[in-house]
Amino acid sequence: MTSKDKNTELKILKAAKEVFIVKGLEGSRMQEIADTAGINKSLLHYYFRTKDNLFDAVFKDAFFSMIPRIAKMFESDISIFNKIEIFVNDYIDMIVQNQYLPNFIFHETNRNPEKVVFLLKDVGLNPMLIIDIFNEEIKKGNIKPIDPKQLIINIVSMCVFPFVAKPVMKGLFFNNNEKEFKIFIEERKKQVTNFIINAISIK
Amino acid sequence: MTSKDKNTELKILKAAKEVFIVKGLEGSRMQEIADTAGINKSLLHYYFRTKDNLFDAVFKDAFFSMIPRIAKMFESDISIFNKIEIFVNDYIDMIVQNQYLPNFIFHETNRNPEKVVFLLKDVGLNPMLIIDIFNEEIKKGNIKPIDPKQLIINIVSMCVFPFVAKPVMKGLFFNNNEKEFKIFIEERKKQVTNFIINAISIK
DNA sequence: GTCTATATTGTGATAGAC
DNA sequence: GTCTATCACAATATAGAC
Repeated sequence: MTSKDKNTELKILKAAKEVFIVKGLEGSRMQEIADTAGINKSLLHYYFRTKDNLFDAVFKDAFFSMIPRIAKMFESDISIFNKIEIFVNDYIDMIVQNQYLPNFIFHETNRNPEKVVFLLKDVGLNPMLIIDIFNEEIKKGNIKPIDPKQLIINIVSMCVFPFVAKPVMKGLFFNNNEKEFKIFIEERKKQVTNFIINAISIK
Repeated sequence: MTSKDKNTELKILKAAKEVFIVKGLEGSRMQEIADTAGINKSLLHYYFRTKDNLFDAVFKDAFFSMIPRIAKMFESDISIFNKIEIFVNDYIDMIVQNQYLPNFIFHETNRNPEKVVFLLKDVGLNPMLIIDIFNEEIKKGNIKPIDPKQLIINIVSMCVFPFVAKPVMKGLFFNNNEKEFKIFIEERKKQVTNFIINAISIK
């Protein structure tokens, strides 16, 4: 029985992630992944048998690095406004480190929506927990009455969307200047936090 | 000199749009486009020579149906709050009619950012016009001081993002129920409008 | 476990008859 | 202008030597 080399497997996964995340499933070539990993093309098949298998491994990992994080960030014991501030800062920071992640996930989930259902069953992610947190705050009169789902989507939208629309935004607002875009994003953390707080706090 | 049949050309463009918009450039097959148009595969090449040409025609059309609309909607002569309300309603309605449009545009612009620069030069779209409108309102003291670019992104984010993230949202919040998602979006028009107004209006 | 060589299928594109 | 037949190559996948 031949056992697989964990080190090689990780090299492959790392390379596959690099390529898939930028070019997507159908835009990626096994050859390019092999080159990126510095190994032979047929080794990919030895370790993962098919392109789809390799892709699934990468996708699952990417999906879980982005989605459950939302829930985790609201689990601390500080005020709701602080929670929002920390979430906005951390989530934007995370995406800055993984610029292609949002587009990758959304493109692939749209191409293959069934996969999401399957993946979500795997992870112990219950959005009800966050929803309850917001409902509690509303009941206590700390924030305005609002559908928590709508509020959560608002928060996440404003953090993630600029990266999804980055090329269009850069062209429209920043003369395609990467540096200006970066400054905008850095400034955005404060702006979004304040925007949300203004929208939900009781005067 | 053989002249091309306008009717066939439109049939092809319509079919190409259907396929490309859902599957993207690299996920689409010329065969499927031909089948959808009810014609032969080689006719596609007769009319557009290459897949890339056909794609460019479709993409340009899609891009211009989504992006300049943002500017147009702020050109009326009503109050800024009414402008925002109308924009949110109309833009969400437009996307409901073209569910795959946002993902298509963002996926392809990320795959090929240079194309955006080129396209934006073609269209007489000056975001400065909208920015000035907001600056004017701030000066008049009608809304809180805020970077207009950040505000515009906030508004567009909240309208568009739910469709980009639709499969994930449906799985997380709505048990994959399409009807519940639709209700959520319908309700969202009011919610987003109010959210924005609360955030920027002066108390 | 890793490589070279090769099989196999898919897909964009062209030639040529009508 | 539209079709059938075919080319040429790209890309996934497998066989087999080491």
